[in-house]
Amino acid sequence: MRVVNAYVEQDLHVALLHRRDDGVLEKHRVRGEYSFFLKAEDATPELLRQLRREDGVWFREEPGWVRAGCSSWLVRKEVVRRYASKLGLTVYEGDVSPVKRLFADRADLSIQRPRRCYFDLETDSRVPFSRMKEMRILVWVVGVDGAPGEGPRVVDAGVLDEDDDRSERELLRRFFTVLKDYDQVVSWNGQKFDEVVLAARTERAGWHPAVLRQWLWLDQMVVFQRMNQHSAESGEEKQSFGLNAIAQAVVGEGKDSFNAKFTYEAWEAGGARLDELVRYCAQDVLLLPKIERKKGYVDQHFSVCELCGVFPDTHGLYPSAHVDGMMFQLARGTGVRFGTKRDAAGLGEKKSGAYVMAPTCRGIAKDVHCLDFAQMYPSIITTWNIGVDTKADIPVNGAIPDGYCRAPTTGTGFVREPLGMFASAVARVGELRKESRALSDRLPAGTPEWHDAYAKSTAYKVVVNSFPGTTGLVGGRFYDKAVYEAVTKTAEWLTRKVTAAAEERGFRTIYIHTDGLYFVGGTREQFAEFAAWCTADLFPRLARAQGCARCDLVIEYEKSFERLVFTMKNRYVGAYSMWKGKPVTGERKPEIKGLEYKRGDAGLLARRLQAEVIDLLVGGLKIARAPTPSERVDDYVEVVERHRLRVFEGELALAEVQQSKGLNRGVGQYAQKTKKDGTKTALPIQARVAQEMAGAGDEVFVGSKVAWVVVDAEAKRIVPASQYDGTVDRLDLWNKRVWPPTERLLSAAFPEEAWERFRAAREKKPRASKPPRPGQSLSLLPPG
DNA sequence: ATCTGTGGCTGTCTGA
DNA sequence: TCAGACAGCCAC
Repeated sequence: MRVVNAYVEQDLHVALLHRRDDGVLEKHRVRGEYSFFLKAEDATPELLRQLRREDGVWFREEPGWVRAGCSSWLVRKEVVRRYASKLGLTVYEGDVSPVKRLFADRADLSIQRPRRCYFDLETDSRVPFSRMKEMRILVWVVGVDGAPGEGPRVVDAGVLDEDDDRSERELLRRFFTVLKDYDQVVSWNGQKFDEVVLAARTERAGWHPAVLRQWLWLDQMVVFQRMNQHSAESGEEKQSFGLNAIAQAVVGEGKDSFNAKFTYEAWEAGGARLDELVRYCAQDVLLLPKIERKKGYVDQHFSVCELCGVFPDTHGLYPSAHVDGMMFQLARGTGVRFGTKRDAAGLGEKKSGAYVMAPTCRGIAKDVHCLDFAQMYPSIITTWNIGVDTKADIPVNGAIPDGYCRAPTTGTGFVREPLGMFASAVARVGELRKESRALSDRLPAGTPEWHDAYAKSTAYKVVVNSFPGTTGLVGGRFYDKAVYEAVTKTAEWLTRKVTAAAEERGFRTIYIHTDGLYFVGGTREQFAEFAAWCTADLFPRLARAQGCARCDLVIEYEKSFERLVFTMKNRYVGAYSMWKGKPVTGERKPEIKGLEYKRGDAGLLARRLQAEVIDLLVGGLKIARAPTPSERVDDYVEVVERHRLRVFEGELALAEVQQSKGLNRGVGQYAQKTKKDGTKTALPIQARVAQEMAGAGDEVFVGSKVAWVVVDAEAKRIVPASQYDGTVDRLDLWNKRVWPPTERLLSAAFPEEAWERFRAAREKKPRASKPPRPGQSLSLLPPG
């Protein structure tokens, strides 16, 4: 049966929802179980007697296992904890929900594509966000995407009749009636807001909170964050995940400004103002399918869920859910059981991760060739048959015993053959990915079939990359430090082997990060041959010597740089001469990694100055005034001096002077120590500013960006951005924010030049030509 | 249900 | 003046 959603009902039954082709929703009720497993060999007669005495616990014996069921989540939690800690038993799968249990046990259940709608709420603006559960809902709008030929449309909207509970209940009743035609309900930031308010109001209106379980709630913002994380171009683009900013960037369309502070007044006023509020809400709703049409992230998310056997709601976005889903599917019917997610074991253990080699080149490097391992961690897992289930206790040094392979460096042994459960899962998803990628290559781009194949191949890549990380998740089902490090350390070992072979051929390694190696000193033909040789000759030899039964390691040569400047680890800018295996002709956007240009917290002026210098260095941004690329230091000096003049003498708009950072926790959650004088240490700036804003009635909450202006650095005068009146500490702005990022970049590109001369000094006497404005702490141009 | 990982740099604050 | 803790954001 294809299941569109499932949830536990109060009487320990699982409701399986199926959407028929004619649109009717069927509900099938099946007995569910909060279960756990004990190994049959651990189940002594005494233990079975004890199990029999437990309240609310029943059990039956299965081949190799004792399968216990509990009457509730709480009973199981207590029993599992007691059996694990007091009796020292290993309890298996003692955290699995009845829904997941059912999907793990039954091969006939699969994930059905949900009918999707989008929604947004407008709530009472008089209630502060910190008390969002008390906000009355004023307006809801539900929308859907139309057929390909037509656009998204509003399905229905509701407006609160009177400001009382009876009216709100009626408003919600109509909302639920409209939702009945849909399975998946998508919002923007709903996880943190709309869904929270809705749940609270639903309960207050007298429904059981469980009524909401019949829908799959998906926060499109979280989907966007996950999927878009690695593709944002510049710092500007990732300033905010607000719907307005994303809509602007993705569909080139903003939303009308409606001051969210006045929703209640608009509702109360009625008439045209209320209409405006509803229109505003509807506009927000319709932006969501528009964004989805451009990006296809929600569809991609469904492909992942379909593969992993999890439902496409916000929880289905978690990598641990994907890995769990895949593993349970593979283990079905095999008699293999996995551990129970735990709380404390392994907490605080340090694990070695990726290897990063500091760049060894100075100045502007030319003709840099980049070799990348394809799916490095997954290919290591399948080659070495890595997994908790295949880990074997063998000698760390010396000869590798027959039937085993061994991870170099850590010396952790694994069963040589057959492929274990974990490695099988990785191999299987990897193969599916290859198939769908080959399919998308064959199909005409842009067709629905192509889109589907493309979404699948991207989705499978996401899933396959989730596996290695979950072995390092403390408390996770697959946590094992030795397993995790077998992967990361083997990766480092492999990069060293490649480096050594490269140097034998006269190439020079200038940078390594995890699975990417950067070389100079050879031709394209030489590197193409080298990469092919590594894959066909070197890697199989290395793997064989470690006892591996197979070798899935592949290194690809698809990128080269005409020019490349490293400032340090993780930070560089370059211009491609080859990309994805094809020569780059004409202008191409530069590759920029880690530099402030890409950072949302760097400040506009810092990004602008750096952008112009980047353009001079490698071209492609089309902003420099001199021809690019340029190696004339004078061209760079002109840019620096022009920007400096503007910082010190220009009219500076708020956007240019404000600094911003995310508030990643509540103000009270930040570490505060007691100083020697008995007072508390200072909070981070963003928390102090947030505090001040809250005091002024301007609410800031976890996850939002906080912006401020440094008015006087020496006197530590910092004000929220909204209080900017044109006064800013220009010396601090230049010396601390704007100049240093570019100084680092220029020092890397032109190490012989004395770039520090552009740091400004604080002078004592005021400038004669232009007296400082009152309150301004500096007005001075630096010498030179 | 609300839990992929470590490595790395920069800035602020603190106390030596 | 400088090192270490903390926090944020980014590379992979």
